[in-house]
Amino acid sequence: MTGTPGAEETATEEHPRRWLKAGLMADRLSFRVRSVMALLGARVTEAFAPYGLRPGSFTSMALISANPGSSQIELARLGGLDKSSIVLIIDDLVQRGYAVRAKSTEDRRRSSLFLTRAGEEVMAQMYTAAMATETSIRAELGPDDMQQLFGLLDRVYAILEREDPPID
Amino acid sequence: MTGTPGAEETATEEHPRRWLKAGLMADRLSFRVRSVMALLGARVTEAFAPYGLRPGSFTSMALISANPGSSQIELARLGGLDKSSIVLIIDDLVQRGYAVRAKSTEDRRRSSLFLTRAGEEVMAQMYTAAMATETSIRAELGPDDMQQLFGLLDRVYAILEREDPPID
DNA sequence: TATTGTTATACTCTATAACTATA
DNA sequence: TATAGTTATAGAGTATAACAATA
Repeated sequence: MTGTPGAEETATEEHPRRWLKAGLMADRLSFRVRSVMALLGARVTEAFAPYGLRPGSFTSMALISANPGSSQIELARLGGLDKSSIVLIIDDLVQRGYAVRAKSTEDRRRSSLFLTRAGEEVMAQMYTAAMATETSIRAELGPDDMQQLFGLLDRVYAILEREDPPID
Repeated sequence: MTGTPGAEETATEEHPRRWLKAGLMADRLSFRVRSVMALLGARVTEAFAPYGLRPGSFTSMALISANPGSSQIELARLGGLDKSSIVLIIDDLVQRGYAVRAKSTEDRRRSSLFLTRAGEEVMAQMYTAAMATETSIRAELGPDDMQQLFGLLDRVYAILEREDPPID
């Protein structure tokens, strides 16, 4: 008995229909992705709670760390967010002392973003916490199937991105 | 040059860093799932706009259609939503004439939910529209890889659900 | 006492539009 | 004219808490 999106069991006496059939939804990729994201997202949010930061803030920190000096609009594009949404996230990170905005010397419209030492440290801790939420999945799928899943998701992402490029 | 989550290219002269490196994020399942969901969700929302309904409403309709007579709390559990959130969705569907609440005769606390004929028709049309947003993905991945992807996502979902069962 | 459904309320996330400053 | 960033505002989506009816 499971609520796995694709499952199509029938309710029984001892297990009164706790789980519904997914019906047509079972054929849709987006239903599965959404279902997984809902549970996974809840875990991540919970894991981040002690740090007072939300998943979106962590994503920004990790991207800045991997791309020091990047601009807010670059962050917005990769995250699929509007540039105005990034402003609030960076505002918060700056206020906490985790990031700094340095005016670019080449193009004075741009902010070059960097993490502070404190920001790098918190980011690393949050990364560990985030990875821990996926430990059991890695263990049960094993490295091969995990790689397979990553590869398939990357292909899907590449198709979507090619067909729906960022507008800005 | 691509923004695929796992990609780790370097900016070049002719392609000034439009895409950032994903850095640590590339190792996380939730980052990939979130990235795919962001693009896929935007497509679905757009496809549903002509019907005046949001993805959550369509999900409820499809689940009611597959499980006639189900209760609001059952819908909430499968969708990972709070029961109070479902109320608003069903209110809207009822107001549009797409669903009806019938008081259960066995347990008069429960509402037995059904789609109206109009609701079934709109749901079928929206299903077609939703599937169309995934056409190119199916075409490029092919049936085997698509099945592989579905199977892997189902396994992930089953693990998450087993470890984080619904509270209510 | 526990469960289903409801209401009121508030919060998070994100987008839109209008703006400043730079290019 | 176009782009990077900012601000103010509004909307969607969801949760929490308190409650009524029923089990």
